[in-house]
Amino acid sequence: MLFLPYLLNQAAEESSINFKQQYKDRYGMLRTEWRVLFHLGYFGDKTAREICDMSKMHKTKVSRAVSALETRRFLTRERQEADRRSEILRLTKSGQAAYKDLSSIAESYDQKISAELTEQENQVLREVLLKIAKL
Amino acid sequence: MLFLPYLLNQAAEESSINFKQQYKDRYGMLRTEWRVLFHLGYFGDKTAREICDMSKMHKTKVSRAVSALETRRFLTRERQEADRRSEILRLTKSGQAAYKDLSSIAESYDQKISAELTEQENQVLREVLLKIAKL
DNA sequence: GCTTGTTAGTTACAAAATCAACTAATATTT
DNA sequence: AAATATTAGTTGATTTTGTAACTAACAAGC
Repeated sequence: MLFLPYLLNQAAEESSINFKQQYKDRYGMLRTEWRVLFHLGYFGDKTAREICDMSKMHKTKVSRAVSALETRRFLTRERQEADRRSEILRLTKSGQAAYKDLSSIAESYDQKISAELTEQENQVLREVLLKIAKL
Repeated sequence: MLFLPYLLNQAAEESSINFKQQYKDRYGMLRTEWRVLFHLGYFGDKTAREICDMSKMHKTKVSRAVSALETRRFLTRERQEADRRSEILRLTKSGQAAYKDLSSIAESYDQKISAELTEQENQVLREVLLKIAKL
């Protein structure tokens, strides 16, 4: 009996290990920082809270990643007048450039994996992972 | 475009978050320790090196997890005469008991996830994850 | 309006992971 | 067989994460 969380974890690790080197070497980013950058690049402007909810990352991780990205001028914060506790996070030009650069690399890794699977396997896999992630 | 490593990671995180509480509360174990215990329980006696290769964990993580498990008398080490650098790790009775206890809990979590998927989805998912993990 | 409670986000401190340097045993080269 | 390289595993220093306590803004109850 090989448990699903075990298999998921092994597959997740294996599939991301090479990519890690990319954001680390090219931009000196941590995984948390790449994930925040990705969320903003992919889903558009968001508050830290929203990123927490979507990514399931802890708020302290997000807070630190946001600070790091801000320091490197990859994003800006804009206090909301409606609720002055939260701030909208927005990628700068260079943040967007980094996102595009990295996501195109990610995509090619992704395609390398997808190429090993059948059409049906690809489709089922993505559906099921989404389902599990939302459980 | 939602990348596979991203989806895998979200699903892995979501599926293991509840179980973490179990090995932590019941045995005061870390994730690394549970993983080593699991490997020995499931695959039988192994050296630290073999566990590193199979689990893709870093050797310092494994080394420290093994020490912790040894201290708690969950495993013993046996120097190999053939190659006196490495030692075979073997679960003790209480190590085996902990493995059985935890893996039965893991199994029930697992079944809860599986119940949300169709027969076909379950089968494809496991096959594909194995394929990706070994790529 | 003033407690009381909740939420967004940060910070300090403790726990754990990573990295580099190390020992000891074995393998390889010359 | 002596010198060099490699491998298994450990240890210490640094970095990153997790936990808990905090500030500041808002919301609800009274």
